[in-house]
Amino acid sequence: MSFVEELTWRGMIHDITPGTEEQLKKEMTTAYVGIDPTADSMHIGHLVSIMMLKHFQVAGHRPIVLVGGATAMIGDPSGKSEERNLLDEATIRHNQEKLKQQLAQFIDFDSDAPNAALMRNNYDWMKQFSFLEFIRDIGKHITVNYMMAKDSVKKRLSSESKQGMSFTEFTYQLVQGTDFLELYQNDQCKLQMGGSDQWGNILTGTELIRRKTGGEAFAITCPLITKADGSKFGKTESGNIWLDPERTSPYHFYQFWLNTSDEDAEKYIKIFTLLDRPTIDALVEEHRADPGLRILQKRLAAELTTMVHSAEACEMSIEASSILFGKATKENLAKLDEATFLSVFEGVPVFSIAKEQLNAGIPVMELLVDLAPVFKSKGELRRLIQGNGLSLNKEKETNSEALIDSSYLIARRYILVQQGKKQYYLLQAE
RNA sequence: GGGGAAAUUCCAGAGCGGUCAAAUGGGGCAGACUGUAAAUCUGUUGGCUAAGCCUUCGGAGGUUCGAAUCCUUCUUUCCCCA
Repeated sequence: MSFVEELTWRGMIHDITPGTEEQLKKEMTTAYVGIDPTADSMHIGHLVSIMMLKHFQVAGHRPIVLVGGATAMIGDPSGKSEERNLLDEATIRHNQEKLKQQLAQFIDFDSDAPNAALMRNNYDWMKQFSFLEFIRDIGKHITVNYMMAKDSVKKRLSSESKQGMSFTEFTYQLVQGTDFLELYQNDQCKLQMGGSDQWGNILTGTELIRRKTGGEAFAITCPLITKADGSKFGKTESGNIWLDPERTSPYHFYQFWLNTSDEDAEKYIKIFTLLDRPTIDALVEEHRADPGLRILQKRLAAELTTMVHSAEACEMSIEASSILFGKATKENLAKLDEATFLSVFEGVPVFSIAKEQLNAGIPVMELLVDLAPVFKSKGELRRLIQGNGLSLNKEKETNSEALIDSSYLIARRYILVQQGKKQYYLLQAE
């Protein structure tokens, strides 16, 4: 199966320039995807791009990851994003290294294979570009009429738009086009991939390449990942789902995917895993037969946790999930030794309390608000208890006057605090 | 530069000088039902030493027994005309 065919059945192609498939069949081709180094970790919003590059490399082509050190300073108008902060070069370099480490889990950068991946940073060429050079060598080739015709620009210029568009933002597509041109000339990169919101910007690049060098370049975009309920993909109340285990624990990462809706799961498993078509078809069928078992979600979560973190982390997350959501009781919890207990609750917020204070017994209110700030106010906690939403060590606590003493401690050190069904906190007695 | 409108709680958006911790919707949290889902239903959504008290309606003053509501002024935003 060719690269394009592969992406097509997975539902990962939104737009593709004519002739792209022929080019890919003709020779080993180089393609790039841009990533902003705005943080030192990627989040799951980056996964689609990563998977595209992965498939691309598997198909025998050469991927380039372009770190947008320069463009990150400008701000892409395509997503009506706000003005961005300027990052200093040291931060960008640091982030770039971290990103590369993460990417190396998916893509081969280091082997001797001819299609080993490359990493580039557009800051390297943009920083020495003078304004004069830019308008002479780049700006000359693209008309303002052409740039204004882009959807992203039109939207901002229309009367409905509340915000004007700065010249800097307007220039963004040219800067991105310059990247493409640069990679085309220096790395023989003929294809740019990205999200569908990048389509206009990418085409400016192919246009620039055509006018300046007479060469031909191509574009593939993938659909923006959406959720069936319309909310934004990849964000939870607590923020982004990161790939860095320090930022999002493997347990939470696993839980995120496990909570995917049925409809989305069918879509996601094709996009985010490398499972082949027969396997996925079989899984989908099995899942539809009995959706309650959540075959797809479980497989999706397991595949991704293993790929992004590790098989061990995945197993740990599954075990933790089964304990936290299964029929675990206080007795089950009490049986766990400290090491297991801690591994199950890895990633759960921990609050330290003094052991002496527990010996005498202490009111729940005081314990969970003053001593350990699990809840913001006593009113909030009182309401939770009245609504039957607080559990200690897997047992409902319905008395807001209850005294907590050291008999509550599991493994002599911990108390498991549970808000509702899904939110856990751990008190650790020192 | 001239004229007009507005600023309310997480967001949107009501709010006759007392009965306003402030309608309603959204969002959040929790409960029921379930599959750790979706939909639906219910409760809750400023703080506290809690039938009471305290701090909130852009900022600062003022009028009044009493102000989110009236006045002055400042700040900010939007609209129309130049």
